[in-house]
Amino acid sequence: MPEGHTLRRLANEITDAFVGRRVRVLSPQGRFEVEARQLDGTLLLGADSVGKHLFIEFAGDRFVHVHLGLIGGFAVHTGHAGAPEAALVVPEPVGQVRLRLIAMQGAGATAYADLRGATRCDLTTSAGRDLVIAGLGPDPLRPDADPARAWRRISRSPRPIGDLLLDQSVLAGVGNVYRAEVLFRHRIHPLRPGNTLRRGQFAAIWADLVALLSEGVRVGRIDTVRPEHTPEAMGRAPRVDDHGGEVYVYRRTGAPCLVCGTRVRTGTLAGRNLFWCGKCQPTFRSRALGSSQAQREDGHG
DNA sequence: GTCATATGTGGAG
DNA sequence: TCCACCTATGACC
Repeated sequence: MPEGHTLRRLANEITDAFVGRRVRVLSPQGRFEVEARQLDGTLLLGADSVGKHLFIEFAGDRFVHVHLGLIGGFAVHTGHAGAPEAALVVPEPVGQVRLRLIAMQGAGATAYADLRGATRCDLTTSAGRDLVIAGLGPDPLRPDADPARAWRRISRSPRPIGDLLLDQSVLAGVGNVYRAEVLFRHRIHPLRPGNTLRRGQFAAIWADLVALLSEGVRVGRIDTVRPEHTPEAMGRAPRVDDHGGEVYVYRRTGAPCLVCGTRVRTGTLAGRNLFWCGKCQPTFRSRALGSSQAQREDGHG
């Protein structure tokens, strides 16, 4: 689940359900127990995201810093519309719940949220939060983001653009799905060196990321296909898998490109899965890519 | 039951 | 460049 849109959505959900409430803070699993005890019963002041980092602010300059990593999830539950809010029943925790927040109203609960599998869940201060943010590049979801900062890095680097887009110190919030998809949409090969991109190409990529991530926040999944390539427009079956969004190349290895029909290719770049269309993104030959990709390409001729 | 996999990151070698 | 870590899930025996 976790690219920048997921964290922004979570920040919004937590803001709506918890801000201004006294909050019970628990660690059913135990790994956040000491910190949870310090926060239990205090006022939750805000929630915000920067890139893939989530910060939940409690009274007294205390922030819970969460990073979901690859497999983490933070499920926010609120009462049904129409039902009296304070009647929300908070169930026993299921699985490894590192952190549970319960929004209190009198003796009853109005919402609860369970954090599982996060790579990071720390108690810090505003100074600690600022330190994390200082290490991040501009986040396309933030109106105050300065894309010129990312362009400075990219335009001076010989590293592949596919690598730079995943580097959170260059640009914050893009993950493996948005990387693959935005490069496809702009017909740029992932191995193309950053310093060979033109300013206008980067400007278009940035604008597209702002739009794509914002749409991701709105709908809660990653949809990147243009109107003419939706299942309805093309008369094809919708995508069915665990992320559910309609995409051009991400995890579509061997399937026909939605634009040109060529088989989608896959490979590895800096240890991450990479997907692209060799015909629509033709800038570079694939021989510099990892062996796994070479094998799979051989298999598909 | 075991194993592989995943939208991520940081550390060791 | 590989590996460990965090957890749940689906494939396969």
